[in-house]
Amino acid sequence: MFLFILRPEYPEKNMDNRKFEKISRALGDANRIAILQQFRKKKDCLYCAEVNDLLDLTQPSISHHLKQLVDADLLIPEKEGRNLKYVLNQEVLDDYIASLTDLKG
Amino acid sequence: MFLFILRPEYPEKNMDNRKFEKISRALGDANRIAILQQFRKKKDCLYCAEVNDLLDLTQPSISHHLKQLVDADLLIPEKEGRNLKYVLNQEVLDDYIASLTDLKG
DNA sequence: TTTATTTATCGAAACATTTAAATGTTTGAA
DNA sequence: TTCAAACATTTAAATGTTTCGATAAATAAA
Repeated sequence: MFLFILRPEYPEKNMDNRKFEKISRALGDANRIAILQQFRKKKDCLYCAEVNDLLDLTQPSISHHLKQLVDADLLIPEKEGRNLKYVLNQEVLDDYIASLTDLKG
Repeated sequence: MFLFILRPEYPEKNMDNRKFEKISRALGDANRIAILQQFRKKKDCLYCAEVNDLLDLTQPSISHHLKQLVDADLLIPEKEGRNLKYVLNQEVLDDYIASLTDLKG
């Protein structure tokens, strides 16, 4: 009468290997790690200009790193007029953590 | 009278950025992800020869990938005579997950 | 000891990533 | 409309990674 589903989609949702790889690559760079860590200080969102202050890189390089993080869905970009702000994607981080937990067996 | 420690060292232990980067890079490759996923099937340990069967790569390439995983401390190598077996390092995975959780804020 | 097996290392080719200079695009302000 | 600011894209150089063939090292077996 009742059906028990052992590994529900919710709350952990497993991503495919291609996405897992992409996120791992995005996380595999010191500058990008520094960007992500800024979210602990600047709680909710981070402005592109702030990243420019944070890293000793030219603007195109920073643009490149932010693109990597956005392409991996770790950051969600939001336009605010001429500026651009980023929000940390908690869900994708959770999914990535779930995949790692799954890997543990 | 009582002292509350907000972020105890135990059970989560935070690694430095260099190590986090190294692990991320090790995880950022399809072949190495496939190797790690084999541990779900072959529960406790994995033999080098088994990895050879798993991946369509030459022996030196597989040796290279296993080295990356060992250098990142994700795999612990154990010699067994002429053979080599690997054990998944649960602790490092836990530390990595803890760092990611920390990143979430 | 000699031979075969297993894994590691070296060297080079192919490919990917990082970085910055130059330039382009978008948007707000004058 | 014109100018300036914020961010993206293109291009090229430097560097790093992946891969394989050849070869070396370690160990087990004959």
